[in-house]
Order: sequence, then structure tokens, then C-alpha cells
Amino acid sequence: MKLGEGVEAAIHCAAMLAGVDGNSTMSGAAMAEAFGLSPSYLLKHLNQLTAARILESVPGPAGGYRLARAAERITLLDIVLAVEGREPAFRCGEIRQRGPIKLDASAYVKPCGINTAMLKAERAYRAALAETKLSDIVANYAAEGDPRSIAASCAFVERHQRPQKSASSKQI
Amino acid sequence: MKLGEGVEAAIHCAAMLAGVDGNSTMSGAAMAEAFGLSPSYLLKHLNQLTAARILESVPGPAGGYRLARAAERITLLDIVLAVEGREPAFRCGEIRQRGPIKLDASAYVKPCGINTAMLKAERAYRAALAETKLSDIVANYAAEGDPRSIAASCAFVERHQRPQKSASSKQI
DNA sequence: GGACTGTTACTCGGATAAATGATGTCCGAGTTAACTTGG
DNA sequence: CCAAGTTAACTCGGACATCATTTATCCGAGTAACAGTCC
Repeated sequence: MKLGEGVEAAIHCAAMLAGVDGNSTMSGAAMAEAFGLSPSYLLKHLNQLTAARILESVPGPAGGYRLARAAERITLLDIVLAVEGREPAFRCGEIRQRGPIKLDASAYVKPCGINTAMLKAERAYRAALAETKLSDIVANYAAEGDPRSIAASCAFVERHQRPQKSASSKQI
Repeated sequence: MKLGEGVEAAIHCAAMLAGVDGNSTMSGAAMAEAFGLSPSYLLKHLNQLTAARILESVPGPAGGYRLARAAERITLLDIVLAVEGREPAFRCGEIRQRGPIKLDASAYVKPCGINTAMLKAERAYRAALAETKLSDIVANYAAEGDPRSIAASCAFVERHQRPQKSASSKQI
């Protein structure tokens, strides 16, 4: 029951990317610098977000990352699942049928009650994460964050975002 | 976001211990055999449950483990926290103040909104786990489990449980 | 025959190695901007 | 002066070491039952 450190970085980066203009991008190196992280390692997590269609990557000079869709359509669950994997935290190893009292398969058609209960809890966890959109994070930060911190963040974004010449609308 | 394998073993053992009579005990070796696990390693998890006051251990010959309180008063959350640790899965490393835009401490009195959202989800997870009592697991198994499996489990318990001569009521 | 004592075998408990996964780093493929050069 | 070609630098992407956590194991401390012995 421990989430990797990359989840925090991924969410912070996504929130920062929500502040860049339309089709502009921000390089992974800039975000790594903003949070004091290893650039090469942050790329690993950003690539996971890209593979999950949450971010888009633009190669070449003046390239970088950008949200693949509006912040209102990105939930914390999307990000967590992209970084940590989609499989549930509790994996039933069916140890009830690993001992000497192993019956034939017809006795284990019903799912393990323990597994059911654990998965129910995990559904609650994911539902709570799905309720929070990335735009909520940004809005909450804009509303309740310290004004100096907001100003510093906006200044950093303004300084490091790289506008793109074309491709303002990307059809998939 | 991955729970250790010991959680499953711990819950199964607790459920099995819920089937032993009053003050009888069952040895860790017996439970390890029942689930095909390494006896020495299972002891590690059982000790964690003992340290968390969920189980009681009786040393010596005819010793073993026993529930420390009624199954109605043990929740899945108790077991999970005992094995996996009590700290939340998401630990906010405050990476927002690790970069070059570090303001003075007065700008970070408000908790990080991301941390708040993640902890809210974790509260939902723990609440769902707290709703399920160990007695519910046992009752559900008795009601919906395969009759042959129930009979085999009961026979195993009957064969391996060790009644205690005295100390029927233990005051702490 | 009963009670005490020493032994013994069984239990838990913690200290000690191996393995898996997470973390961190490096170098290469690809792409686009800028520069150079010719018209 | 303009445009095409070339260069070059910057980007992402994946392959390669390093470290921590989890998993697994072994041996020792402790305890209660059991057998033997004395009263």
C-alpha cells in the first residue's frame, strides 16, 4: 500500500501544463527544474502519461509536452492509473486452493469473498479519485493558494512555455 | 499502488482463526500448510497482527495464535493497516517547494491541494475497508461458499486446533 | 499413589540473506529551427 | 533580397546501472507439557 513517488510528480506536472496557453508546450527539462527532480527520470513518467493519451509530446527544438485534452476531462484517476498501472492493488492469489485441501475446480467457481471485499474498497478509492478533475486542482490552487506562489508559478510558465507555429487543432 | 502478498495471507489466517473454538489456538505452521505458504515467512505477518493487538500468541507446546477479540470487532482495515503500515499510500513530498521558485515558509501554510485530494480518496478506501468486519467474511463464506470447501475447512480446523487448559478469559 | 523436578520438544520472535521492483542515469533516433549558400 | 539545402542543436524515447523494499530463510529465547524420581 504505497504509491510511487512518480505519481506526485506526474500530477504536479499535469497541473502546471494546464496553465500553458492553448497549443503551447513545455519541455520536460523545464518541469524537472521547477520541481527539483531528475530530468531523465521525470521523462519516464511523462512518457507513461503520453502513452495513456493524457499528454501529447512534440519533438524537436521548441518541443515539449502539452495536455492531450481539456483539464476538465482529465481526472486524478486517469493520471494515477497511467503511472501506477491499471491492475488493482489487491491481487487475489487464490491461496485458499494452494494447500493440501485442494478440491476440484467446481468448488471454486464463486469468487473469493475476501477478494470481493477488497475490490469493493478499491472501487471506492477509484471513484473518489475520478471525482476530482485536474481543473479542480488548478481552480482550488488559484482560489486558495498563496498569491506569491501563484505569481511565481505563472511567471515560470510564461517564461518556459514554447508556442507552436501551427497544428492548433489536432485530430486523432 | 500495490499491496503486499502478506495481506491476503493475513486475512485468510484471521478468517480461519475465527473458526476455532473460544480460547483454542492454531499454530502458524498449520496455517502455512493450509495455504501452501512458507511457515517462517507467514510468522512475520502473524507477528505484525500480534503487535497490532489483533491476534494473541501462546508460546510453548500446544501453543499458537488466536483472535484477540471477537470477529465482529475486527475489520479488514485493522488487518490491512497492521500488515501494510498505518501511513497513507500517497505521501506528499512537497516538491512544489523543492525547485528554484522557493518562497519563504509563510507561502506554504496551506496544505497542497493535490495531497488533500489524494488523502480524501484514501479516506474513502479506508472507510470501505472499515465497513467490512471479519465476521462478515466468515458469514458470507458460510452462506455462499461451496459446501465441500466449508466441510474441508472445518475439518482442517478441527484437526489442528489446540484447546487451552486455562486462561479462558484474558484481561488486559 | 501423588507431587516435585529435570528434561524435552514445540512454540514464537527477531536477526540475517536473496530477489523483485522501483529509482536514477545514460546514450541514441527523430525532428524542427536556424544558418549558410546559391540564384 | 529570397529560397532551398544543409547543418546542428534540442527534443523525446528506450536501454542500461543502482538502490530500496519486499520476500524468504535460519537460528535462538522462552514456555509448557511430559517423563522420571522421590516421598
